[in-house]
Amino acid sequence: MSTGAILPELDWRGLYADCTDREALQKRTATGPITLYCGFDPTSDSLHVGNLVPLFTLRRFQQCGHHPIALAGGATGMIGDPSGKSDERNLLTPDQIDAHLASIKPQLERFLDFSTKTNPARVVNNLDWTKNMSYLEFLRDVGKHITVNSMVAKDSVRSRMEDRATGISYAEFSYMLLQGFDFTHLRETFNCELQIGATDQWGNITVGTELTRKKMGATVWGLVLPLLVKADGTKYGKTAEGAVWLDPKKTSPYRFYQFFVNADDADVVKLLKMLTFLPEESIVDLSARVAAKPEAREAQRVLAGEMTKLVHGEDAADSAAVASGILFGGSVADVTEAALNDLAGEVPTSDVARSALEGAGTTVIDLLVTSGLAASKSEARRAVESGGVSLNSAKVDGVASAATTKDLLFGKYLLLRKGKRSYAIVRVN
RNA sequence: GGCGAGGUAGCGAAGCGGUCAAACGCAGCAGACUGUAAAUCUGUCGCCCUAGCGGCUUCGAAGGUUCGAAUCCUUCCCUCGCCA
Repeated sequence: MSTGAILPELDWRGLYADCTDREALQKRTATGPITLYCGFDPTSDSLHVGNLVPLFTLRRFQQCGHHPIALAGGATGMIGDPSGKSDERNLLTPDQIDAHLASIKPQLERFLDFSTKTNPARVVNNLDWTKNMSYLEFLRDVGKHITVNSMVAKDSVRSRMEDRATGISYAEFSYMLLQGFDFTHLRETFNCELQIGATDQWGNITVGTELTRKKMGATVWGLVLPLLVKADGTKYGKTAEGAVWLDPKKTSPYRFYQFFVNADDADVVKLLKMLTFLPEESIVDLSARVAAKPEAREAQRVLAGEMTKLVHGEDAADSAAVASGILFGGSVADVTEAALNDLAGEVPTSDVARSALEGAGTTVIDLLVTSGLAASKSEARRAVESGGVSLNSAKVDGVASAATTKDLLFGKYLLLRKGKRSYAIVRVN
């Protein structure tokens, strides 16, 4: 795609929320590649689904020939962005931040192309240009150019100032200056002309464009993307267990896949547009299928497959799809041994000693706990009492029910189900 | 440093000497209805067990008063606001 095609591309995908000067940016991108950046603070040891929108947008820019920079916020992460946060946050220790950076960097790198000759991506860390700066230097070079009046007017600050019970610390208040300085620095160093981010970053981004204009007399732009929200307005990307992480150790590929398969009908087309790289025709086609035959969940399956492929690779996506097909496809009764072998490892799997199943066996209650389907025995008991648990697709009735070696499928597996969509495999060894 | 407000279950929020494992709302979990959807209705929602008008640990922390404390007293810690 041509460099000028990027904004229209963002438009139809629903990825355009606002821009500091849309017309000028359109003209600029049409004349050739620009360098742009987006920041990711190391607030956790992994990125999550919500981070994919801006990260993939960097990739979309790169696909159009532009130069993307993913900025890891080693410095900004030390302070904490107040945007969208109603409470002051605890500071992370430098050690934590280092550890987080180390695990986030490869995740950023996974989605960008560093080997292309024409417009390779970069990953930078803003700690590199801030750590040796003195406070006085910062106040003179950055602080002097931005009025407190404009800072106080930012939504992120104002809402916290209005909430007198919480307030905002001077450190978080200053966050926007740090981020603004990043933009100026990247303009100087890489001739970076655009910063992108989610809409909650608008205030921080405009500090950067303002500072760059004042300090350098240079025009740079800010462009914000919509937050990923569900049809009911709540944040997308969260489950009861918390965020959906990219790190397979925190969210297994199977769970990751399942998360997307469970997307609401009302959201799935929007998610396909915002998150996948499928062409417009494919998405229009899927959209029609959702309308005609929602129960087939075709769009959800495509979404889940695409996302899992992007994040965890083709093999993981295939395995997750196969596992889901077995569990949710037909009767679990005719699962083959080979299929179960594949399933073990995809679905949460736990091991028990064969001896535990001999004689009277082990109660289903205990198995629910060891398999992680229930957090405590009380919870497991409640699940059984409410009739929501099955063993090898037979409903478990009675809290005293136990599984014995007779229940083993292929002499090796037990398939536990709680509710409609939580499965676990127990394997004897 | 002074004055004031406050710290209750995942969150929000009642309770202000006994019947409090603690109202209510949200989130969660399960059931019904379904399509691994949404909405709705129902149940459940600290932990343990031999499941009972049972045991244990909770209402910022530690002591104390009392037959009995989330509730009263003391000290301490923390949060917020106002004033210096």
